[in-house]
Amino acid sequence: MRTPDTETSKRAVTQSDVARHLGVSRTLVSFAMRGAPGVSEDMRRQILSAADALGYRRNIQAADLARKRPTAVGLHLVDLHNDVYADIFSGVQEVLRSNDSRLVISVNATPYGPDPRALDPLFEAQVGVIIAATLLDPGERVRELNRRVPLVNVTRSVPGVDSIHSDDISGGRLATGHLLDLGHRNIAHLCGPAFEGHLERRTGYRETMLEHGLQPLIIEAAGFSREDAAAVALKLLASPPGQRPSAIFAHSDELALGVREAAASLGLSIPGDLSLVGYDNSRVAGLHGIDLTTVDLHARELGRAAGQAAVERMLYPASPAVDRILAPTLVTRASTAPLH
Amino acid sequence: MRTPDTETSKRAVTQSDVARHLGVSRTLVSFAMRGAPGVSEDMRRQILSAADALGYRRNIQAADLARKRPTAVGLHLVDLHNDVYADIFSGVQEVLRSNDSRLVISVNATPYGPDPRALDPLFEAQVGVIIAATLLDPGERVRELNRRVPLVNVTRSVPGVDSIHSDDISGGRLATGHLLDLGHRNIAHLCGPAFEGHLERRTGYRETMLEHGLQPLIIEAAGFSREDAAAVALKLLASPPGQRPSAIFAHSDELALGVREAAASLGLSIPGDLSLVGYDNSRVAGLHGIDLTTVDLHARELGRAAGQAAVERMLYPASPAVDRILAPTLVTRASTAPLH
DNA sequence: CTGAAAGCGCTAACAT
DNA sequence: ATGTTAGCGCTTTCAG
Repeated sequence: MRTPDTETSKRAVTQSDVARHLGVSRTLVSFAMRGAPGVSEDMRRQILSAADALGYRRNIQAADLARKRPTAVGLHLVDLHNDVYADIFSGVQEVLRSNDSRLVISVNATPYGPDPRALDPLFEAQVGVIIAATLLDPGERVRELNRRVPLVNVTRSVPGVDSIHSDDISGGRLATGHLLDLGHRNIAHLCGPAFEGHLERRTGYRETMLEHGLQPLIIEAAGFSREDAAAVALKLLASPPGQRPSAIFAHSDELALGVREAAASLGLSIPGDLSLVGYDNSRVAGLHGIDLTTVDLHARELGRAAGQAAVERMLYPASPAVDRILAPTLVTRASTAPLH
Repeated sequence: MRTPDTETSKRAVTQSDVARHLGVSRTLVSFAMRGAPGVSEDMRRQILSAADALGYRRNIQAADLARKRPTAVGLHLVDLHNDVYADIFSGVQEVLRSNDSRLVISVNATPYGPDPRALDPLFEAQVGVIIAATLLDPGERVRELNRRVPLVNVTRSVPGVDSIHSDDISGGRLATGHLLDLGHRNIAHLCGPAFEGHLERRTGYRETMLEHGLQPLIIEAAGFSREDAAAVALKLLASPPGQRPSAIFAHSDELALGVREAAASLGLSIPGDLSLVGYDNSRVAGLHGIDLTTVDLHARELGRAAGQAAVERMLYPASPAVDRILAPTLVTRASTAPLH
């Protein structure tokens, strides 16, 4: 009896076990496992089936270590509860699967603040590139991180760093223009706290308002949650009809949802008393009963482009940073209506 | 000049680099890095700050390999677009962070079908335990997987395997009972395809109906998506008032949302023409304009319990499988109303 | 408190 | 086509 039964043992089956079982060298097994040339077809088949029979699982930790160069792609997500990020994830996964790269995921513990340790798990996992959606840190800090491990910034543009994002200025213009077209003049923009590199939507809004000789009104919520938005919207909408805005453009669908709740609790109807535009085109926006007019930033496509950029960055570490901009689209639904 | 500038070099800074820089042994650095006893406070401080200055990052792949026993926890999620899973994730992360275990995440490529390779990335990452939410495979297959790496099943009970789940039978009873209390008699249950271990909700429904001398009507959609539900609901609701159900209990909020869309496109109002109960208490259910009566399975708490169970399983591999059941709660909202 | 030495499972030259 | 050998970065006895 040459090979003791390892089935019940706690130790994992290794390539050596497979090699010993077949009476060949470890190397040969290693070559066979990853389809490298230099193994006869016959041998490869034997090895593969023996490995399977023994319950062998490749230890990628060891493989990566031995390979000496990083091979995995890191993905950082700020928040799993927002399906924009789920869409980005899907896009990334789609691309990486066809490139069979390994994906290591890290999610912010406390969403929506710049978390200095957010990328640490990814650094420790020795990823070769990090797709970040979204970093709220200042650009200088992002460039510093990028020096450690190349970054692909999603949803944001940072000069000198690969960036995949939607044209938020034009998105802001789209939303504001739509409300202007409907006859609204008293239009407010509700957004979250200001972070460098995340101000384009309000810029698009402000510019469009000024071009029409109108006074922009920008309201910042304390955070990016529905509740944060509801809190400030409640104050904003408490004024009598003539004084309060007849339309609000919110920085995200999530914030728009908060505005909806506030409006409802004040007895204001949408779009009767208030027209509302969101941003993201998340799934909930399209729901009957919600019907939120919004700007689609094509999150899944963003994810695909990011995956692509990550793969290319791994291949050509020294190539110049790309800045890919996708055009957003206005999705008109029932939350906006002509004034009066 | 003893230490060449490694800042610009591509190679990562290792413990040896730190040791050499300080003129101490690698071992000492290793001890200091993970706060092991046997290093003077002074030395530790020196080492830590030197490491920081050099830009040292611990390589967990190497650490895990050397440690010889698995240390990471794997988390498998079927779908990121359903915030029940986002909640489960949050709960798991919360517990594991305070245990500072590493979390490796894997998400199904094609949600909502038993994917035979779904856990492979986790196996390859050499995790010590896998939290699975949710596996649709037959129980026998789950037990087989459990033999490789201990599993913690979330949202489902598999005898012989750690299981953390909601009491779905009582959840089904809660939902059905609520509709009966409102005077409904013609109540249908709309669910997804039948998978072993995922039939409790319909069981609760069926039993309750039979106990009241009523005929259960179970409708299976082709999948678990909103669209799948809408398709079958459209047929179900096309009949004239007397013939069609006056209430539907859906297997999930996602499916309930599909029913809503179908009802809307048929011009039926909820709850005027149809009372609707979902399951999950996802965030969207509570939205003004949706107001879906639903059964809360306390997903985040499920996640916490799963994280806890995972930690314990790592510590005591041989302890008997736990089966933890959480009691679901009915959340009454505006999608259900008395008959007539 | 510190250091030397062995080895985790795998890859990748470099033989043969 | 197959085998030999030397590490990858880290942890962990075991001696000083």
